[in-house]
Amino acid sequence: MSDDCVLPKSDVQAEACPIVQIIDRVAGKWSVSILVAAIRKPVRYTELERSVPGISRRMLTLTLRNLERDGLLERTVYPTVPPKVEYSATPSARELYGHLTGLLEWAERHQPDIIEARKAYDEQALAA
Amino acid sequence: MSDDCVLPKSDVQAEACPIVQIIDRVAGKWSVSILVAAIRKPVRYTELERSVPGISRRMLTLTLRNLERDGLLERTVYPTVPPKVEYSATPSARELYGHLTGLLEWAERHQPDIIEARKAYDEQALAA
DNA sequence: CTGGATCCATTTAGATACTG
DNA sequence: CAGTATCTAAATGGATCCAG
Repeated sequence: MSDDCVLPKSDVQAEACPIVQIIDRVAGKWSVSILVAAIRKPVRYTELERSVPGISRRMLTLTLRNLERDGLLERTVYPTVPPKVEYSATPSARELYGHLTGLLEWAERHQPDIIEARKAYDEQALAA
Repeated sequence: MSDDCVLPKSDVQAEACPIVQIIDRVAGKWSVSILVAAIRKPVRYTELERSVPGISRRMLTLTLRNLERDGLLERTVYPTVPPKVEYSATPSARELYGHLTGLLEWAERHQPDIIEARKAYDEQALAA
């Protein structure tokens, strides 16, 4: 999605780009939900399908692969019949989650501001 | 992009959804760059076009409107000829930025892990 | 059970011409 | 200068079928 941070064309981008990369890593409809589920306890594929209602098989697999590729999830295959695969959160993912709850704290503190800002903005847009 | 957090269909989603909403607020290629620029000092429209190389007028305007709607940017119009419009970061945006740099700290600490994880993942995928 | 592969609808974003 | 409107290209996501 985002270009690499090499050869930033402005100092603003040089500062913003690494942040954008992290955001992108957990952006999208599904990543955080899967992360949350896997942090609670190791989860199986089908279990995730139920925990994250509305996700398609395709998106579940894609999201799992991306999270695994970034070292946020660990995939363990049990060579049984039928196959059993478990996804568990890595220590790295748990730390990241800590920062995300920090963001959540910000959101809760500013929720009134945001709601008011949106209301003001939408009303003013309506008037025009 | 994301549905509202009303009537979560699972407890995992109930926990994840508010986080997803915040992430989405600053996700995408451009939001963070614009935020960074506006935090340094109030910036004008054309100035942003230069500070954020590659952005189109359309995306610049759309992103500005979204950030303004969420109360992260304040838009000030000076009724001069030619017109002058300045965008400045709100206190709320500055606090949010603090949390984002927290994420950045995480990224820097785990960058080696991530690079290694990706390398391992890609090599193993290649072997298959 | 755990996916991979394919096809198609939807969404999103870039280019650019036009305006007060 | 600071946008808006329109058209088009590209990415994204869902549905479905197939396989170890």
